[in-house]
Formats: sequence, structure tokens, C-alpha cells
Amino acid sequence: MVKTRIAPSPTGYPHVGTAYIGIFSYVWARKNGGKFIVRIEDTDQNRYVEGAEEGILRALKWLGLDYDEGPDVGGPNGPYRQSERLELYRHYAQELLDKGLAYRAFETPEELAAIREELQKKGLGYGYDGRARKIPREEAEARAAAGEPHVIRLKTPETGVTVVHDVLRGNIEFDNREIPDAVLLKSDGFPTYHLAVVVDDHLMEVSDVIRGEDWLVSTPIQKLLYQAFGWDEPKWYHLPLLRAPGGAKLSKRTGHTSIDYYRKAGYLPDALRNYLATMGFSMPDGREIFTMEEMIAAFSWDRVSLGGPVFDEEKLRWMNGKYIREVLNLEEVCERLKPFLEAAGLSWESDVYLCKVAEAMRPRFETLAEFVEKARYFFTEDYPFEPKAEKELKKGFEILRELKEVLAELPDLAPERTEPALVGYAEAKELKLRKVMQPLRAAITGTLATPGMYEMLEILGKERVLARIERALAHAEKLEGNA
RNA sequence: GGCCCCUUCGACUAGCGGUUAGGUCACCGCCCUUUCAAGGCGGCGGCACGGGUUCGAGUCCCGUAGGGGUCACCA
Repeated sequence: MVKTRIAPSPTGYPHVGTAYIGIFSYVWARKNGGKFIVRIEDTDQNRYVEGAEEGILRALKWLGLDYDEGPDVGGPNGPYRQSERLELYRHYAQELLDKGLAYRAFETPEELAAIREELQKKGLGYGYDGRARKIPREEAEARAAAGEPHVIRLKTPETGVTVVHDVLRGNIEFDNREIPDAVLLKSDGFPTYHLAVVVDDHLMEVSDVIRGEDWLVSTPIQKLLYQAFGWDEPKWYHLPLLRAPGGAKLSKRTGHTSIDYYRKAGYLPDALRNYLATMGFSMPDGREIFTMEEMIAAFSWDRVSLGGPVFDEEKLRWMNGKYIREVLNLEEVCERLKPFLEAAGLSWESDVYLCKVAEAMRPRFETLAEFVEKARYFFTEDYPFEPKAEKELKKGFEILRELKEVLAELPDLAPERTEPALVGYAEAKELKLRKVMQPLRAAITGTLATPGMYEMLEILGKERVLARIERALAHAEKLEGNA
């Protein structure tokens, strides 16, 4: 059975890179009718951030990456938090010690730094020379028993090569002299990534390891560990890292990396998920808008490209807009809008009203937050006038006064009545339509970028429109006074 | 710097020996139009470079360059 996993560290906010890898892991598991699991890699006590795990799990669910096993849902191979599996790692480290495939090393951090510097000077690209291998076994055990702080390191072959087969890249050769005697168990008794990931992936029966390219060069260490234990290694897939505009790895400094940022900015989970999927994967027919199910159906590793994709928020915006105006239905859009209006302290008289506004605004906003910004005047009488709108108010002051009378005479502001009325007025006065529309638009919205006039008049209703014109007229007079 | 990976328009990508190198975002223009969008139509723009292999190379091989990653008791 194909079993994939995502293994985030609870060291901060949920990262888009985690979601990116998560999507591919999820899709591959689903494609094969397998399982997708989440494991929390919290073996670094120093970097642990309170609440980070919850944030990450919430973000994964928000994106629709539901997992079959995980810290909060359990599963047959738990616990799914590495900090709760320490005994396991100690056991397996001991096994390697017993087999003579690992050894205890007693260098202090300062000594290690000195060794590293020395090696660097010689032009060697790694940090430890394996000197503690020379300590006789009995002596090492005695020192350990006496409580001397130490780590356990993997005994790595000194000659030959280790060949890693990456499904996406083929065979990759590593000279064994380049593979360091990696620390497996730290002096605090916690495992390092290498030990923990191998033990857990084996015990949890992970068959396919899909992860970021930054893990590629540490794969030989893990492969050697599988060999030391006598276990079958999983299939390896290293996906390219998401890049920031300019080319560097996406980071806090170079762009928005928190999934929470995108949620709060009003991106739809489906749009983000869809966009992330296009970072490397493409549909056979070239479609860029597709559901998770469609991706699963069409997925194949030879449709995954290996160049590091630049994360372009501009295109994400476009895609989000596409979802708002074409993928979701109107009711869904209205529902999504509600929390954003509430957060802005705005209220709506009814769902029907909200939906009418949403319909009118639909082609005019790309994020939910943008809707609140641009449609504010539909939800409050206390909307501001932009400078450009004030100019229109002044220019069209007389027209506005007359327009108010024209509209006041109509029984209601249905398009069948407002259109002939406004067009008729313009013709009678021999005015271009826009000369009439712009002051009106400025008056009832405070801005010049709005939905169609007839649509707006109907939504707002006669009473509010007349009151708004009145208020705008007063506002314009005040402007004249100041000028 | 050593090692490893990667390389098609500004960005995301299609291409899997024979294509006028296609699509999407962005940008520009036109159409529509009461504003702003959306939409439609059109345009700009690319195979990093140099060697091979081949009748033929964006596609295969080698080198160079560039970019990225990694060299922790972090993951």
C-alpha cells in the first residue's frame, strides 16, 4: 500500500511550503488508494513554539488535506508526535550500538566547532572526522555509565559510494567520504531528524517519502540507516523548493509564507490549493483551474517539473478571482464574505441583500478582503468621499440637484424606470450620459469605481439613494465653502 | 569553497528527435461600455552558451555559465 506523510515541525506558523509538499503527498496517496498521515517532528526542544502544532493542523484541514492518521486523530502506529516516541529512538540507537554500527562521541560543542573549522580549512565540506570511533568500546561505555554527556553517531562507510534513487531524478551518487557520521541521538536523549524520520517512517509503514529538495543531500545518511537496521527503504521523491521573486528560497523576508496570511487576506483555500498545485504540476490538457479530484485523476510524476517555481502572489490573486467569479456559486461567495464583513464591523440587512451586492461586485474583487474594501458603501451610510469623487460632486452639483427631483418622482428605482429616466434627462439637457452618471455615482458611493448604475440604484433603494444625494450635496457645499 | 540538484517568454508551464515552439499570469492595443472591472479579440516576449550524436535537436550526451540547495547535538 502506498502511504505518504507530511512531517512538519511545530516551530512557527503554518508554512506554504508545508502545504505545497502536503498537496503532492495527499494526491499521491489518494491516487493509489493509500493513506496520508501527519506526524509532528518536535524533537528540538529549543525551537518548539506553543500552539504551532494546532496552527499547522488547522491550516492543513483548511486546505482540504484531510489525513488518515495524525496526532489529533490517532491511528494504528501512534503516537504521531515524536516527543512521545523517545523510548523507541533510544531503543533503536542502542540496537545500532550493539551491532557496532554506531558509536558514542564525547566532544563538547566547542571542540566540535574547532574540528569543523579545521576541516573547513582543509577544504572538506563536512563537520566531523569520526575521531571518537577510536575510543575503545569499554571505555566509551564506562564514560557513558559515569554520566559523561555524549551523543551517538552513525558509523558511515569510509570508502565507496552510496547511490540514492530519487524517483524524479534517477540515481544520485554520493561519495561515502562526503557522508558524515551523523548524530543520531543527542546528548539530551532526543533523536535527531535522521534517526527519528527513519524509525518512524519504517514503523509507520511509510512507503513513499515526498519532501522538499533541501533534504536531498541528507538522503544517503538515511539510506545508510535503513541498511544498518536491515529495513527496506521507501521510495524517495524530492520536490523543488518554492522560490521567492528573484529566485531565493521563499522565506519571511522575501514574501508571505504563512498560510494564515492567505486565509486572513481572503484567499479561498481551494484557490490556494489549486495555485500551489500548479507550482510543478500541470494538467495534460493545460487547464489551470482544477479540483483536487481532477488532479488526483490526472496525476503522474512525469507531469511534475523540477525547476524551482517562483511563487507569484499576483497570479494567485487572479486565480482567486477566477474562483470567486466562476468556480464558486453565488451563495458560496456570500457565505465566505460574511466573516470578513463581520471582522470589519459591517452588517447586512439580509442574506438576500448581501447576495445582490456580491453579485454586482463579483467581477470586481479578487480576494474576500478586497470586497470589504471596495463595497463598503453598500453596508454603511457613513462612507467617505474620495478626492476624485468630490471633484465630480462639485462639477455636477446642479445636475445632482435636478437628478434628485427626477428620481424622487419615480415610484421605485427598478432599472426599467431609472434607465429611461436618466437617459431621458441627459437627452433633454443635451448632456453626455457620463456627465450625469459620474456625479450621481460619486454621490451615492463616494467613489468612481462601482458596479453599473441601474444595478446599484435598485439595490440601494429609493429612500437611501435620495438621502445619499442630499448628504452629498451638503458635503459639496461644505467643500465650496472651504475653497 | 566542497558536494548535490536544476535551467523553454518577466512569472507558471506544454513539449518527451521532425512544431510557424502552444497555453496561463503580467504588460500593451482594440472591442464592449454610465465608471471600474469582468469578458472577447489581437500584440509583445523564450529554448542560457559552446561542443558533439543524428539526415534532423528545445528534446539525447559532454563541457561551460547561471540559479538553488546543503555542509549543526535544526528540521
